[in-house]
Amino acid sequence: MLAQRLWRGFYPGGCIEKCSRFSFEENSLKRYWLMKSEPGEVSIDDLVKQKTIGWFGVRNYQARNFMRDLMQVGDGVLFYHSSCAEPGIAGLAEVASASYPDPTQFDSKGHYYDPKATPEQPRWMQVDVKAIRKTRLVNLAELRAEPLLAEMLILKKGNRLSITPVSSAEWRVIQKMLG
DNA sequence: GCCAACGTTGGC
DNA sequence: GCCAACGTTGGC
Repeated sequence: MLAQRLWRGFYPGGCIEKCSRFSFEENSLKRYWLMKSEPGEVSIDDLVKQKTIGWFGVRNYQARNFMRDLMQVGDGVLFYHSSCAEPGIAGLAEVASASYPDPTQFDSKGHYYDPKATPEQPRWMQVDVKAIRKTRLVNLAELRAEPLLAEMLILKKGNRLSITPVSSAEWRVIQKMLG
């Protein structure tokens, strides 16, 4: 129920068909995600070097809820470079922990400080993300050119969500594109 | 830097 | 609960 509510909220006027991939029957299956990062802050090279990083800095409730409620250790992650010269999928990673409070919300000097958050009542959560490998860069033009990816949320007009679910079919298509 | 699209805030 | 104003995102 929770998963369906989240998913429906994601599509304005969304329908049950769009929800079905997150139905309870599939609750224990591996899921797939696209996670945006500005390479000026954390790039795929940084992730590969550090091996595992906490996905700090998410300040959007829907993206937080995906991490808090739906992500499971072992889920596949498309690491996406955003707000940069060459936006696109830059690597593969996987979810490596359950969610836990994002420490940057408590840092009053930091960019991600949230004065309304306390350690007793944290607002923002993160998961650990573990590098699998850097890939060639698959840019938006290439993604848009693939008809099988037409429904990808990252390609929808106006999409700004920094974490979006990826269907297993979309995941397979992209694996093939990556070679 | 532009600007469309979206999320959040806060007065009412 | 409405909705205008505002801030942010992110490709171009």
